[in-house]
Order: sequence, then structure tokens, then C-alpha cells
Amino acid sequence: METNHKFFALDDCDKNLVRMAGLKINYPKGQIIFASGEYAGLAYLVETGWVKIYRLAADGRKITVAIRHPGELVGLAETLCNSRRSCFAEAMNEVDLVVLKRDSLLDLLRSNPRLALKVAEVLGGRLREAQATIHEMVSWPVHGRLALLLLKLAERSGVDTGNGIELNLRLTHEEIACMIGTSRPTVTSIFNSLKSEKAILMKGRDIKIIYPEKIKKWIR
Amino acid sequence: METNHKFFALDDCDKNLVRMAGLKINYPKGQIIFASGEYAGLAYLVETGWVKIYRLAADGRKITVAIRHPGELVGLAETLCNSRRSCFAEAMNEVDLVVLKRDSLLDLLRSNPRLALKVAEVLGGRLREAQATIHEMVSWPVHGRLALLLLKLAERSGVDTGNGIELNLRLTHEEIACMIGTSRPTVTSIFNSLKSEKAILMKGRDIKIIYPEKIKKWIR
DNA sequence: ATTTTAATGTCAGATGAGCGACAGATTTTT
DNA sequence: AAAAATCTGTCGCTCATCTGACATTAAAAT
Repeated sequence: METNHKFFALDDCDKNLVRMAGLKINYPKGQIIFASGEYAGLAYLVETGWVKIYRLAADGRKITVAIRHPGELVGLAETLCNSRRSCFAEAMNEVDLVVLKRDSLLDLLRSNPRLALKVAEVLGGRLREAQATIHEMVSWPVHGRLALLLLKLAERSGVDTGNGIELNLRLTHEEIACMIGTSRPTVTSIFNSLKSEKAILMKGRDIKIIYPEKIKKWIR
Repeated sequence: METNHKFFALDDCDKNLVRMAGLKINYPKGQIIFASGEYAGLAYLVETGWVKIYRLAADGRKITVAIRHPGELVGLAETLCNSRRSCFAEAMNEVDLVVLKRDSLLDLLRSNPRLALKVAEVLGGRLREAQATIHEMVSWPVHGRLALLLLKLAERSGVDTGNGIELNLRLTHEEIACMIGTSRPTVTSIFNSLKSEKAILMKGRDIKIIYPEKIKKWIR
């Protein structure tokens, strides 16, 4: 099965450059890869697994702002800017990462303008995506925000099985609530509506999106 | 008076590189610099004035996602990615811009790894900022969001006069409402609370922030 | 397998904030 | 300077959504 393309993942050539400059490390599920406040001296390339990027709200809730997939770079922006981490990175399942020291990253980019441009493109793409999210958060009520999140997750992390798109991120309602700025019971109840109109199917925490069109109807 | 530093503005050396590769153009207040959907063939450097970056919501409201100041690059991400514009750029007052063709930009970055890195840094910084905004939008109620916006605008666009920070962006309540996902009357009423507790002073549409601490109290 | 922990489904009550409306003030245009 | 357009202040009414609570179910740990 193919990992998801086009979305800011490096191509094989660029990945090899990173692999040669870095070191492969394995993290178990739940492991914190870096924490907010730390000095950002390392960047990472995801080889397998998913990495959740989140910020801590004042009340302790974890606000997920991104999920990074295989082929994507993690911790890039802050490592480039030589600043401190503004967020946490956590292994959502067992992950393999290539770890890259800041200096190695900079050398790599300086000696390889094509890669530097690619990195700028990736960051630019993520920026546009983040701006789209801001836009969505301020302009849609809860239903719409959840619908948009589901569709986005499906596009990024979903596996099309022919009769529905499977989402195996296994996010809890609480986590989803934090992503769209609502309460956990509200997420539960919207999911139940979606289930009862057969737009989605759930077994355990896995979601299968049967009719994306029915979800899109919530966005108006 | 100095333009605001550290915030993703290019230094003089980099600005000169751009100036040499581009063409200076003047836009009157209100002029659309580029529109959503257009092919992104040009990037811009702001010389004087402010540029508002906004997206159009389904109901026609303009959702401002950024304001660019002198020294900053505009239209960067999409021009790099060779994609279409996802947002509009509008002159908030009379602005002077250096216009740069995509090819010139790419040449510049390829022949100048230091600038390429700087561009990646700028994009990375903007990304972190956008993620912080997402975080704020989902984790604070309206009061907190307005307070955070005011403080951020003050830091970016404010002029410290000794007895208060002046904000001359002249945003309407409607525009502010769209930036934080609330309604116009709600913004009016929060502003009135802030005025009555003397945290801010307004003459016309100019805001003077007298006690930032009083504004911070709304964020809890 | 059993126990412990965490997540989900559901509900009643409280409320923040949206909506529409309109008068008065300010800004912009003519 | 006058007219037109836009913005601000304010008020009920209404409703979406939050809070807290608790039973039920599923997942993780032992």
C-alpha cells in the first residue's frame, strides 16, 4: 500500500540525502520526540508511523495542530530558526525516524539548493494549509469544522478500500474535540448523527467514511 | 520611526538583492494586488505601507489571515509552489512594492543559498505563528481571542508612544470580528468594556493600548 | 482472564454569543 | 459643504454548545 503522496513528503532522492546525513532511530508508541520549550537542535524525517504535533493549552488540553506521515520532515521550522520548540511531537504508534543535527541540516541545504527550495516549498505548503485551517476555524460552526477535519484526515491519512475510506488514526473524541475547539460530548453526538445517516461506519475507534458527500453536506 | 524588526522582515542586504532583481510599483489604498484563484507568478517585497492577506468565506466575509509590513515578502509560498493563489492581497494604504517574477525569485534563491535559507526561516516562522493562531482560536473563548489579537497587533504594528501603544491599522469591528470568528456587535461590546476599564483609548478608529496588562487579564 | 483505566453515550440545566434591527455617529465621496 | 455610505452602540430574542454528571462500554494493564 502506498503512503500518501503529494502532501509535503520528500521524494526518494531527497530522503536519501537526509538518510546519509542522519541517524535512524526507533521510538515506541506514546514516546515524546521533543517537548515545548526545549532547544531545537534536531530535525527528523519520518520513515514509518505517524507523529502528532500538539501544543499545550493553559488548561492542560493537548491541541493537535498537525499529524506528520512517512516521508515528511518534523521539527523543521524551529530547527531552521534556531529557536525553542513551541510544540510537542509524539509518536502515535511505533515510528522510525531519521534524526538530523541542525548543523547537518544546514550543510545539506547550503550545499544543495534544490533541497533548500524543496524545504521552502514544504514550509510554504504547510503555511497555506495552516491559514486554511484558521479560516475554517473562524468561519464554520462546530458541525462544519468536524466535517472539514474528517475530510482532511481522510485525504491525508485515509486508505481507500473501494467501499469507503478507512481512517486508522484511532483518535479519541476528546482529541478530535481539541482539534476543532469544541467539547467531547459534542463530538460524540455529531459522530452519532453521521453514523445514523450511514455517512460513516465505526468499528472500535477506526472510522470508515462511506459517503464523503454526506459529510460535505454539513459544510454550508 | 523604525519599522518593526525581527518579525520575518528581510535585512537590508537581502532587500537589495530583491530590489535588483525586481521592479518597484506603487499601489493605491484598496488596490487588490493579487486575487484567489489566480496563477501565482509573482512575489512581492513590501517597501512602504501594509498589505492585508485575506481569504473569502462561503458567505462572502473576508477572513484576514495576515498583515504584511515593510520589509516582508508577500505571495511567497504560492509563488514557490507554483500553485494558484488561495487568498487575496490588498493594499491597506498606499503601498510601494518590489515585484519579482517567479523565475527571478527562483534564480535568486538558487544562486544565493543564504537567502534561500532565510526564506525557509521566514516561512517556518510564519508557520509557527499560524499554528499558534489555530491553537488560540480553538482554545479560547471570544474575549481571550480578541485580547490575544490586540496584543499581537500591538507587537507587530504598534508604535510605542511612551504613554501607550498606538495602533493605526484602522480596522473596523467587522474586520476584527472576522479575524477571530465572532460577530461584529460582540467586538463592539468587548471594546466598550476595555474602554470603560481604561485599558484602551480610542479616537476614531485608532486604538491606543494604555494597559496591556489589563488586556492580558482577559486571557485566562 | 481479571482488574483497572480510559472512552463513549446521553441528558438536564445554564449561558455565551449569534442574529436582526435600528438609531446615531463617523467617514468617505461628490 | 453637503450628501451618501459606512460604521458603531445597543437591545431583545433565540439557540447552539458547554458543563457536569453518570451509566455503559471498550481498551489496556496486570
